Amino acid sequence: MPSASIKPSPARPAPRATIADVAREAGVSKATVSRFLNHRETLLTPDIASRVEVAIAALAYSPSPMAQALKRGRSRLIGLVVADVTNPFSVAVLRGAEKACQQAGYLLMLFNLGNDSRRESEAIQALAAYQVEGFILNTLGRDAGAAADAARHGKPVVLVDRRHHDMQADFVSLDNAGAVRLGGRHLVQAGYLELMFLSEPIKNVSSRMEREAAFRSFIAESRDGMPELHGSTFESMEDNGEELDQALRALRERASGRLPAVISSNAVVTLRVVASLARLGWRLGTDLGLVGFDDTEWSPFIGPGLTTIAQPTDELGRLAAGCLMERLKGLDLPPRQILLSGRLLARGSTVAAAPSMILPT
Amino acid sequence: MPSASIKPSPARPAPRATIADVAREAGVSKATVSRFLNHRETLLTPDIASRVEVAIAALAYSPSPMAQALKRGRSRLIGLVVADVTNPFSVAVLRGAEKACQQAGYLLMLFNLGNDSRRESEAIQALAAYQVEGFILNTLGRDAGAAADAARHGKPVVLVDRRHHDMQADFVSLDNAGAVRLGGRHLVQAGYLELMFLSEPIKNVSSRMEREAAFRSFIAESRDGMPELHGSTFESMEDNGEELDQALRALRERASGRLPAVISSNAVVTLRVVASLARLGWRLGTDLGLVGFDDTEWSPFIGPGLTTIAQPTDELGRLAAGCLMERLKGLDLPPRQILLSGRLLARGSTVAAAPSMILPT
DNA sequence: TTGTAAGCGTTATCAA
DNA sequence: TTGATAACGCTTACAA
Repeated sequence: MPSASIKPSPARPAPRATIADVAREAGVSKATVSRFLNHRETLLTPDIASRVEVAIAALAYSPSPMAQALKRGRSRLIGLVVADVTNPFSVAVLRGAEKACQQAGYLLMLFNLGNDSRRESEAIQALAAYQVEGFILNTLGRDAGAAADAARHGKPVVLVDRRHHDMQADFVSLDNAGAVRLGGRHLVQAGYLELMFLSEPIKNVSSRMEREAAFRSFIAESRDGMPELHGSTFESMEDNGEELDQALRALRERASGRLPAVISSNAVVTLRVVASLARLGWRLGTDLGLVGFDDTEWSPFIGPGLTTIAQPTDELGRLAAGCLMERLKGLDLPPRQILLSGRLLARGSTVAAAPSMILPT
Repeated sequence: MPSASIKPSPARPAPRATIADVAREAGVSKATVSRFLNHRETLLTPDIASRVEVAIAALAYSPSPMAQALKRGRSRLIGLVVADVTNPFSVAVLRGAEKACQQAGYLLMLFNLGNDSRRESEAIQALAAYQVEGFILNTLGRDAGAAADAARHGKPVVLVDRRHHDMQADFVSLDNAGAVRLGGRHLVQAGYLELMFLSEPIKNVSSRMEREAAFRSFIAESRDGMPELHGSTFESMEDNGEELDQALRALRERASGRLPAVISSNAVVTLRVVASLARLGWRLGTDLGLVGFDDTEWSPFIGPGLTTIAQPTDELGRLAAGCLMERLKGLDLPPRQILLSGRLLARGSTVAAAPSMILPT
């Protein structure tokens, strides 16, 4: 029996069909195929057009974005740099941006800094090398040059949540001042008068600075009609629960009778506060009020439920991508700022008295 | 005064330097520059070499990955398709994979399906078009053809967490059977004897099937020496809390005196159980034991703390990327399976009696 | 309306 | 050892 007569198809990785293959199959030139694809306005003879169409279908041809990028300098790629994919906020924004990009026929290239801001330049370099057409940056911008670099290459940049100080670019973010006021007013109305704003180390991160400043203003303004209101701030480091415990104890002492509460600047910090309360044996709401930035799917289930300030993350992502698309279409305006409002979700962590303690009318 | 004599540098987006620029600058040919870059083994005259080196530095030249991809068909890109970026498990795996890829000089292109499994083909197509060299897939694989497609193009594929039924590819995952046993034994030891396995709709998703099957086996085996042990399973849909409430009530009735507990198949389901308990007014641990797959940063703070089975997510991602790299280097072995063990983190949700109820010795 | 040919930035194959 | 030169797959003047 002749052993090698019929070789079972050796699973040769059939290479992708090229435009030349299509041209040959349809009996036309490459240019014609290209025109069929890119310049539908050019009238092609119906006969030719249909031959090309058939050939394309037959070979399951789709143009190579790489070759296209090389030729026309446009890659249909958007670079997204995120300080930390672990942050639910970033992921949510990513989702929004991704949707918008895909709808516009762009693909996202993700670069995660893993909270190592020194790698920002590297990320932008790498992405730029792949000819991404624009950047969405949710990073510290510590390395001032990095993003500016991108802009210098003539690529549009949109900043999300975090402003880069010396950078002229579109900026999409939560209305931090408004959001802080939302939280502050809610606490005051709920009867908390000894307030503390708790943030990760400010370190020039714009959103942290804005929130802290807004908190100070809120206190200053509110004290006019309410002198018993008092505010303080604290920067919480990772790995230092004791310091936080201490700060909370001090807060409660300062309160001396009045109700103490904390506004935490993001979900990570919120969790630290919760951990601290567990150590201290305090009850949420009763012993300490808490409203935290960023609503998460677990917020309702911590203790009596965490009161949060939800950010319109999906919308932020969409808008960031939208801005970029507009710039790519040539929009030439000075940098814009788009600020979206937060939404307060009131839950048990800002209810000072247990329901049973409220007197019936 | 001559107005236009000195035009302030018009911020012309200086185009990236090309290999031709470098060649000209160094007074050599493009080929020489290319060799300098790619074939360090070829001896170049020290003089030439240094001239090239200087020119490269002067122009801040770096090769265009696009052009390289076009020429050599390799893009230094890995395609990562995720069923749902919102899932913390997926993100954690992503991080691990990303690290490994970057170390190996690859960049990740992320495609998120947003839980729409019909888009899997689309994703793989798009990524393949960008000449990604391999795929890491954490998807349903419902669309059987999709991944197979990729393989047919000759690109290596690694599956994470979810097997695609008719797909021959490397597979990296938690040791589901072992993990279920871990959880089951823990519950039994803690005194829970009426067990229920709670999963999202199984729908042929391999990890769900495996975990459920493992649960059944565990019960079957354990009943030999412990006939009072009892097990059941339930598939929980989104948006149907009532059904879940009902199932839990039924579970507790069945228990009739023995302690009831639930093993939930992932963090989402765990949260549903927690929500249900809140509605029912039950206490975690005491009224219902709970151990959930996937440890999260919030797990310790739900009620008395959630007992969880932690997956080595980072390691999973790293290994997936590692497998891919090996395949890219030409490793030609039959598909491998890599199973990693889970770790049980015991917390309050599997402590049946409140500490105060434990009698002093 | 269609085809020819040049070129995008690389790498690889030849000669020199 | 180095330098022309021809691809890679595509788009786009320009010519027919």
